Amino acid sequence: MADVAERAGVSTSTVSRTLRGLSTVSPEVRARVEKAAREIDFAVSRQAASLVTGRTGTVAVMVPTLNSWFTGSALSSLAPLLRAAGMQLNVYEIPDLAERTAFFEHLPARRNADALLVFSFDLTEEETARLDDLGMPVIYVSQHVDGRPSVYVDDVAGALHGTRHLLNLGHRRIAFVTTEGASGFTFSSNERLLGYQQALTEAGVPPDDDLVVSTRTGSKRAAAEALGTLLSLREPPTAVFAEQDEVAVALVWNLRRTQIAVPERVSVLGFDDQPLADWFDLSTVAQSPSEMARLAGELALKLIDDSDGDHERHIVLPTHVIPRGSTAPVAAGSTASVAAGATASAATAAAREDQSAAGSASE
Amino acid sequence: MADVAERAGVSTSTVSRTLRGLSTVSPEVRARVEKAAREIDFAVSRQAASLVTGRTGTVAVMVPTLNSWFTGSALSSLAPLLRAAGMQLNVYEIPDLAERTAFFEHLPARRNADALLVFSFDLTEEETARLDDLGMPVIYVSQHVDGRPSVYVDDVAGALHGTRHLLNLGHRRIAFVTTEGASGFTFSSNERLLGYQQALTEAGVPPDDDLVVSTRTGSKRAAAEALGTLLSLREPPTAVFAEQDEVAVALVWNLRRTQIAVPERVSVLGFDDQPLADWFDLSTVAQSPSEMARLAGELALKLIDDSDGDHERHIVLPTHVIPRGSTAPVAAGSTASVAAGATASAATAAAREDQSAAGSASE
DNA sequence: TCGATGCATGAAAGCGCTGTCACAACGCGC
DNA sequence: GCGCGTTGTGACAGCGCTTTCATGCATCGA
Repeated sequence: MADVAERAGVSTSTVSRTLRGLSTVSPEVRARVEKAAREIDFAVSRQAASLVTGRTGTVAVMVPTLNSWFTGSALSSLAPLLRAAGMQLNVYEIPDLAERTAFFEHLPARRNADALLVFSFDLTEEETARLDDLGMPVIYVSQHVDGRPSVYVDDVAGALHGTRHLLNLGHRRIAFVTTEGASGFTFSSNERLLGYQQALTEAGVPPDDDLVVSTRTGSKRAAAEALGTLLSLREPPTAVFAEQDEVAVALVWNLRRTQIAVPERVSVLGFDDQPLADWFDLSTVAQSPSEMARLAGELALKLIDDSDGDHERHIVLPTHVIPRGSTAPVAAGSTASVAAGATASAATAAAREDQSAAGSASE
Repeated sequence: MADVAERAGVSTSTVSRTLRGLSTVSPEVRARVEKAAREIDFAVSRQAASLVTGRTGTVAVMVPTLNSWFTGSALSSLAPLLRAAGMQLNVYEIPDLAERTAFFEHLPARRNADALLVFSFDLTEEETARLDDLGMPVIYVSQHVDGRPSVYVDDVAGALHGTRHLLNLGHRRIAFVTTEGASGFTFSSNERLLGYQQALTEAGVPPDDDLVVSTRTGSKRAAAEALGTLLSLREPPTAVFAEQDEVAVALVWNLRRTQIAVPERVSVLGFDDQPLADWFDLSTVAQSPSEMARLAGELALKLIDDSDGDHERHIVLPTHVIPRGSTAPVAAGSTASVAAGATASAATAAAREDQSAAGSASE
């Protein structure tokens, strides 16, 4: 910087002022400084600047994995936002418990970022408390944390509407497939199950624990097992609602393989609306990680500028039922009970209505 | 840090030495300092440290998009590596030309990272030259840049082996579908086309420009158009080799929809081996972005420590043909020419051989 | 017993900026 | 013509560390 100052025949103070765009620099001096800076290809060191300003010009994000549709589209919408604000993006991938412990042990983000976005982890009270002491705004994304800024999707409502859609199609035996071991998504998982149960309750369909099964994500085999459990029930389901698209697609894949027609014999509904859903013509409940990340990013920028300001700190996003080809009215002669079959034709009309209303199916 | 020093009754020098793990600190003092640091939850500021050491403890990566299978799995393997080395990961997403111009204009990575990994861009000479002046190691990933450290896959060989596999199955009319507009992948694209042509040449199959068509990625519609072009040729292909899995899957999707049996009537081969390929039972030429990123990351760490050292600066990774259900021996009565049909049965045996050899099909 | 040696520690300079304060120059009103 | 506010600029302290150099002390061989 001293070099630039010398070249331009001014002090380093003036160089600093010029390069930060402060208005108290006369046009001619500004021009001279900018020219000098360009000539020697000078760029201010963020490190040095942040040492005195206390601001790092960096936003840190903590994600369970970088290799997922969810994280990918979230970061992809966050990045341009931060770039436009002149902020860097620092990524901490915390795939497992060991890494997480290490992270909270060392809190590497401390003093190295101006804000932290925490993506879908199920943090303990203690961990959340540690983050509170970090001395920077912490925004929780895709999860609701009491009293802290969070941006998340209304999972309960999503599952509620999804299940309603199936009910409106005449289904009464509706299974729900949860996913275990997907680190960092337990929160959504519980909420979605809740929504499913609520919908059944409001429709007067008695809950049946046998219809709620669990599987692992990313495994066709595990999906086959879950499916096997359901198909060997005394009264097998006519519809299956999977907590995640990936599982739903695995179910469709296994069903097709077994010649069990989807949706004629079994309807399958997913949750997420990731690209795979479109490829498999899967009906699903859509959420938008990119929208979520955008809002979280904007909130972060606001809180950095003015952390006590009057900002909306709880942003709840809607979900949308997207009917595609994997859900259909329950078949008359299906494995569903006679009573359910009787309501099926009536439900078909309702189903049509449900579909057109689906676009606004959210809170 | 002064607080820690006071608490431990030592100087800041000693605190610094202790916290950096230097050996010249007596065990008892070390214990005292560590205790004090823990008590007040102290962590050194990278900013301040880097100001004097000149090292930022950060590796920057420049990616065309964060929302892709390729980048996701690459970063996902890079992250733990850097974490283990105590390095931060800084991401610059440069989705379009405007951002790229801005990036090279300001070179924000300058002085803010110890190394830069450039993922699959097609940089101009001028841009590469600017990166040379960055004052840090720059590693090119998934692309070959003369004279600079690069880690990439042998695209020519990959496409060569892929095409050979189809030839060995008896196919003679083999189409090649390129992808346009996929910013940052032109390099691979050209190489793959080259491998395809080489295989045809070595097999004595005359090249036919009509068999090379172009499409956009991520669009079923665009794939349908490309397919339409091929299917309305005088002599339509019996096999289609797509430069990317995503396009290959779109082709399979459209073919199935039109009741054209895959692989009975048309074989389809992809390139990448992304998860989608498995879902669609797509035969493909596999590459491993995670392996590539791992090696690039290791190289980066080496070059940071010792940039003049004797390191292998050009790492070429092999590809592997993965035969799945979308490729099969050419059918006797297929639309292929009679001559091709005659060689088909003989080729079937060769095909089997080809498949078992596929695992090592690489340079 | 004494100087030489090695080791643990402290004092202090300085990394590259920003921000405060002081100051000079200038215009303006009375 | 003088004081006053305004505007543009420079000097300098200091952000939180690392690192060099100096120092004190214990150890050791002669």
